[in-house]
Amino acid sequence: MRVKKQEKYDAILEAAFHIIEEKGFENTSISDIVKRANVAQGTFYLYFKSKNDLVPAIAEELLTITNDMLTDYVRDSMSIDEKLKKMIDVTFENTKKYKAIIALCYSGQAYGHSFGKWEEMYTPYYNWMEKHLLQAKEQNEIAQDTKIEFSVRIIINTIEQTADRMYLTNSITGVDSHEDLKKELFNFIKRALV
Amino acid sequence: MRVKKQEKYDAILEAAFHIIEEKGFENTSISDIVKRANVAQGTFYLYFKSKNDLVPAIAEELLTITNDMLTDYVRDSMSIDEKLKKMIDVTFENTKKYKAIIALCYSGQAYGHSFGKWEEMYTPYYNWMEKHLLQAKEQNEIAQDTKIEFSVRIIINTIEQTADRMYLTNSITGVDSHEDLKKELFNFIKRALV
Amino acid sequence: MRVKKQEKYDAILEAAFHIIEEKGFENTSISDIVKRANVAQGTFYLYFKSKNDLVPAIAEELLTITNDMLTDYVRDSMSIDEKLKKMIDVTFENTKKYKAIIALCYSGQAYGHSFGKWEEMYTPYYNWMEKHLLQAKEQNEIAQDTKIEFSVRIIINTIEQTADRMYLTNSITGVDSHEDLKKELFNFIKRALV
Amino acid sequence: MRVKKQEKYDAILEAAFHIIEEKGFENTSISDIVKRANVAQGTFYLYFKSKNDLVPAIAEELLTITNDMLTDYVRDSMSIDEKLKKMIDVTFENTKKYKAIIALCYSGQAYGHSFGKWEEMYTPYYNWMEKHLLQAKEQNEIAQDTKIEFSVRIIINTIEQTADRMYLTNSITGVDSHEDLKKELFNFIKRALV
DNA sequence: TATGAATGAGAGTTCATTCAT
DNA sequence: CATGAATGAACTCTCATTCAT
Repeated sequence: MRVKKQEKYDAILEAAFHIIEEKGFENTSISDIVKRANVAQGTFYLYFKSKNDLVPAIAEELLTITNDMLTDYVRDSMSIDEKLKKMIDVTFENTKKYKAIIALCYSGQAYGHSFGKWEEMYTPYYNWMEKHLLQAKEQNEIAQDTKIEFSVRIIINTIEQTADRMYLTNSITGVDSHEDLKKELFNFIKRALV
Repeated sequence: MRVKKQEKYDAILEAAFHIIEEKGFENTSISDIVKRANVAQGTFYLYFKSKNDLVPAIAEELLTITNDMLTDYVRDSMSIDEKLKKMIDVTFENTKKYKAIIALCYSGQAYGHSFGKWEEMYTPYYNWMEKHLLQAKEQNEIAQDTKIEFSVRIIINTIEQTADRMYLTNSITGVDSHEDLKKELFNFIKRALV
Repeated sequence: MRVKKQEKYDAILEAAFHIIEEKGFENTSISDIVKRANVAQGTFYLYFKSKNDLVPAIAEELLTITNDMLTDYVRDSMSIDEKLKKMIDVTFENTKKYKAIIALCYSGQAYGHSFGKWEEMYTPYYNWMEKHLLQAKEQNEIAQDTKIEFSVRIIINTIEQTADRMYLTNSITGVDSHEDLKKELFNFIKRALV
Repeated sequence: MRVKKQEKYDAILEAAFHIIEEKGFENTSISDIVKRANVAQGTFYLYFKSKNDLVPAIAEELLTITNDMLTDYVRDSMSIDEKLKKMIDVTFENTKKYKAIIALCYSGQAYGHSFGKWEEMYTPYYNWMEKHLLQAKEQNEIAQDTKIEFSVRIIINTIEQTADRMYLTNSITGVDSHEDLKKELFNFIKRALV
């Protein structure tokens, strides 16, 4: 029984996630979602209070995916340089894949206007990176006066935004390839840290 | 006759800009817009092919506003530090004021999926900043190996994204005030440049 | 232009009136109404803010019909007895014909909970009868201590309710026919007045 | 087992009665009812064939309440005047309390279109009053030519309708208070009887 | 007997777009 | 050029009812 219940919820969330990714939130109808999830129209409302109620669940899903990937890619034993590069890789990869979802999460629709939730959701990500920056500081890989708590946020923002803009504009003039852009982004951040 | 045409066009664009800013794109109806613009429902379609056709025009409007402000705030005679600080001020101010418009511009609705337009629109902004970075390089205010063309983009992205996130999350934990955050952002960018 | 506008409004109101009469308010859909009125779904909302917005218009329609009939049936030159009998006839006839409409008007849906409107709507009816009762008083047809303003309301209520109940229950046991019931009702009221 | 069955039935009926009283029949969902009755959704359909099947049961409940109150208030030893006044009191009190239920009972939804049931349900009420009117006739409190069977119906109707209209319109112009209206109503009926 | 998750038809309403004037 | 009444498809959401357990 418990399993079946989760099944429907998961099916709906999965369907919503992918259709929204394809068509954007506003252009996705509940009808689209339930068709893909193979459940009845009304079933949607057993699991979500409204269409908007999807957004937090989807945002959480995206962060889970990101965290899983970071855990997979980044090892404690790596140097801070390697770690930063992996972070950039993961962020670019996900931004490319989930452009529309990210737009939705940032649209404000996510949590009405109580954005505490947003900060809360990002907390594990911030903590994860804080840990690695602290480790880098101890090992003298970065400047001792680096304000960790703050840098964490700026760095994550910078990477996300650069990736965002890149996939939005498709190409940034004068930069030959995505790989070059990622390299330059790494240098930029690195310089700000040492 | 030419003037009258422009009048209606301007009225519609102005109305659209402000209502979308207030209510978001999807929650703004043509009916809302024409009411504010004091024109008939059908008149809208004399100037715009469709509702989506508004988006590029609105995006351009936003950039015009931004450019005007930068021109007002930033003087050639300033140091690069002062210039960066002014840029941060203007970006933060506009991001706060035009949150919804910015969200719309980044939503991908802007140009279907031909984002060349986006890059084109940003060009004057990029050029404007490129000029000032070059000047700073000549005067040895920043590192001689700075890749100007590229830095321009990263810096603009970083400022915009930080502002965006700040107004989205309302407060970034551990940072006392907006002014502190702006100072730290400045330091971050500065370190990456010298 | 003016005429056409009225045409659609009238068509919708007429359709609503008759379908609601047949099926009741809650079982009548906007779709039913516009189909009968031969207009598009959206056209309904050009003339009525919502489904509930129909109710006052329909209530007014019913009173107009009633007033027209009373004016047709009742002459000033008649005796109060004849007038009362005609009133009973008209009320019974309309109650039979417009059962569901009457139920709707009394349901409270009519004006949310500001029933001032209801009293206001009945005013012409009350006034009409007041005139005739006053005339009857002057001509000594009814008791001189009759409290006109109040009697008007009780009499109208009593007639309406008796008609209502009769058509609701279809037959009142022990009374042979509608005509007998109407005669008895007349006697009851007459006795209360003289 | 029998008891348990009754328990659930009673719980559902009680819940339905009170929620319908609060929100009206159409705005009351089975889901609302079962939640208040603390039974499962499906259980409702073990005791009632459909939502409409509730109506006769609820109507009966209302009459039971009314009869109980009349039995409580009215003593055989009272004069017909006192009895009438008590009847008016009880009717006004219940009409105020159970406005929505009464509206439902009169809506025709009660028994589709076989209203025999309605007459049947009122029978005990009619009988109860008949008994008292007969007693009054014997004691020469009212006119000897009063047609009891018929008067019973008109009187009950008149009281109910006046109460109904009063609570619907909230105030009847020119009548200072509910107590005054009740007094006038009593006089009206009394005059028709003697 | 009792459950409650699942159903799906259908409700009211909105709105981008058209077109006769 | 300008109008605005008219359109009708599409939307989100509700809810009486069913049925496997």
